[in-house]
Amino acid sequence: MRFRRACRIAPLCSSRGRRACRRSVAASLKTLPAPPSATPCPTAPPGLAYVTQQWVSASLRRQQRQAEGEHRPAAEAGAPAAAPAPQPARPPSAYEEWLGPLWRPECADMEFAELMLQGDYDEQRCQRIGNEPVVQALRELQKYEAALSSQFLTDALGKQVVNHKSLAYAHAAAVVRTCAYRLSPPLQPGRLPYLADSTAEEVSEILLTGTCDKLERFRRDEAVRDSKGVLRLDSAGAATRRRFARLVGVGASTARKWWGRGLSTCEDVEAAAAGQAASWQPPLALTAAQRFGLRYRRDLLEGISAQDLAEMRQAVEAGLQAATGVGGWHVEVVGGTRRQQRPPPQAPQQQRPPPQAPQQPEQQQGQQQQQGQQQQREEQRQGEARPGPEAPEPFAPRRSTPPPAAAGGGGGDGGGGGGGGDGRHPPKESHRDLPHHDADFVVSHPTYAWPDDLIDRLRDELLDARRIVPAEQGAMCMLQKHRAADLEAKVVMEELTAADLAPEGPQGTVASDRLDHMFVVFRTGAGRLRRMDVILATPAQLPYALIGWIGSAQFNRFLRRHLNRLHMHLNSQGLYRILDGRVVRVPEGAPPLDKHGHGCWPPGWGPCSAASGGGQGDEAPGAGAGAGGAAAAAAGPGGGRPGGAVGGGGTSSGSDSGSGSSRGSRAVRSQRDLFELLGLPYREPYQRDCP
DNA sequence: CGGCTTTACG
DNA sequence: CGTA
DNA sequence: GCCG
Repeated sequence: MRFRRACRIAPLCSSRGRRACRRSVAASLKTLPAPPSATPCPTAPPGLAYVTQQWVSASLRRQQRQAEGEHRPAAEAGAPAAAPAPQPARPPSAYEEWLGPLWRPECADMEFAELMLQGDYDEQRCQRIGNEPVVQALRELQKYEAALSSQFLTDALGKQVVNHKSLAYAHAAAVVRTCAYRLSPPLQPGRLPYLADSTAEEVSEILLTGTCDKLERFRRDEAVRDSKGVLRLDSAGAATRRRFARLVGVGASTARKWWGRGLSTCEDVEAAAAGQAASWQPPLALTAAQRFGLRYRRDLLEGISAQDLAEMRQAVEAGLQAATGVGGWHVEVVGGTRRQQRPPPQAPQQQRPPPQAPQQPEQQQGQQQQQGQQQQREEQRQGEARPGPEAPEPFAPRRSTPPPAAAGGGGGDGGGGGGGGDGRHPPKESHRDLPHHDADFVVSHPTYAWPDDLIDRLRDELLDARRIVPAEQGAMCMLQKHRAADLEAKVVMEELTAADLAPEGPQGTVASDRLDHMFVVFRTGAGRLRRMDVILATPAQLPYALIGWIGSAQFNRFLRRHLNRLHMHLNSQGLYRILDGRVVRVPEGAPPLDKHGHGCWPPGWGPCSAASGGGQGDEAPGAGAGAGGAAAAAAGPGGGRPGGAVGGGGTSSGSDSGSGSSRGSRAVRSQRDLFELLGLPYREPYQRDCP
């Protein structure tokens, strides 16, 4: 029972006997005799001991509980047992090498989501290290899985669950992208996070041959087997179905339907829709969006150029000004397009010492300057990790069967494809790094409080100016008004059921803040069609909107998952937690929670000195909570007007388990602020490119 | 064995 | 069901 | 599929 927790603490893994400890660890251990001399951990419940995975493996292998002393985290395989140190430091994590210079001691007892947030997902960095081909292969696998099953699967019980296969590849791809050293085959299971037996095996195959069996089968539209060797029904046609699903208006479900009708190219679909297909079959029914996506596929799947981007931005700005009569709008590029933007090549870095970032001495910023160093370091590590001279050439030139250039909407993966061979644009770079197919903007105004219907007015302006396609033509033209009404109910419910916090009923009211959103098709001056997103965010929401919309999606997953585990809730509008049974905004109404569930102000965020010690005596982050704080006594939550939210204030009883429940002294005004508040290392947008 | 980010709109 |  |  408790051993499960002990295992978690020691992520060391030996591949030997690893299979044995899957799944059955706890059950098996329950039957083992009681601990003869478990080493107690001061902070752990009695009977809890730290052991390595090897201990677990050994215990299982021999069906007998081994002495913990020989499997202390510090002790390696052959090392003599030695006297168990009274207070073992955290076990040296196997993942230290993986994170390389980004590793810090605190990483030793992080859970995976938080650990992943330490990474640097810069594609170019990965390219330099030499692992990017593996990332691309894993990402292709992920896409096939997503095309086969969409984002959700239906549980045996009929419940909707996320597509875990696709998710597993996304995790693997992210792990490899941020890996600090060049991988070389074979990859041992457990060497990297999220790479256990099954996926590690596939990665090894990719390292050896440049591809793997499952990938090749996907590319050939063949059915594949799962990790247990069972042939997966409905796994055929992955490549074709993925090409279909790239079309706007076509998801996994429609793609499967088309594949099931024997269609394999966009031309086939068009013919079937026109009734020219198998004579006696009824014409294929298409939605308006699908007809539109099909007709303009060459435009819509094409990457946007810098000129497109500038044009769209200018149009949005002009539209805002026309709609409000006010200038000074901030229009910020977000989305994948933003993640692809890199800082200027020449680093004018040196003049600005990072304001608050004490750690993260390297990496972090200043590419150019440090690139040399870093590369050296990387090469060094490569050397360390390289198995030996007999190592096979990592990425053999053996190129797989090229996917049939069938569908007009672009062929195979990563590379070529593009707009379906109309050749209007030269095939860009031969490699990936293709521009994204849409442009996203987050729009805000530092002082002007805009009317509720601004998004409608903006749409009308753009329509009048003929810059966007009206919905009548089948183009998507969607307005969205986010309402946080459900948030409170959801979060409170979670908290009440999960933990048995059962105070008074829900009372606080999360301000029904809006984050209006426009999803449209833009027409460029040259007459090309481009997908465009415009999101309105109040100043108080801005940092959250930027983080959420810059993404990547997988980065957001890690971030939100991590915060969920801390019983906090992050979305594109704010960060929330429960305090006294109410949902409160986090910096404004209560401190963030640490991993023990205690409210805890990071240095400089707490209430201005005064009460000094503040609420959270216990694990207060040591020194000077009050220290820098002073700065902005700041009335209320920043310039943000509507953002305020939440009942606030008083907060009464210290019932929150002794957390410092006062309001903080700082507001989150920038993305950097939020990272800092959460104790996470700041990452530039291009470093958040988790696949 | 349960969970896996977010969640409203067309 | 599809979109973000 | 992998983690807790």
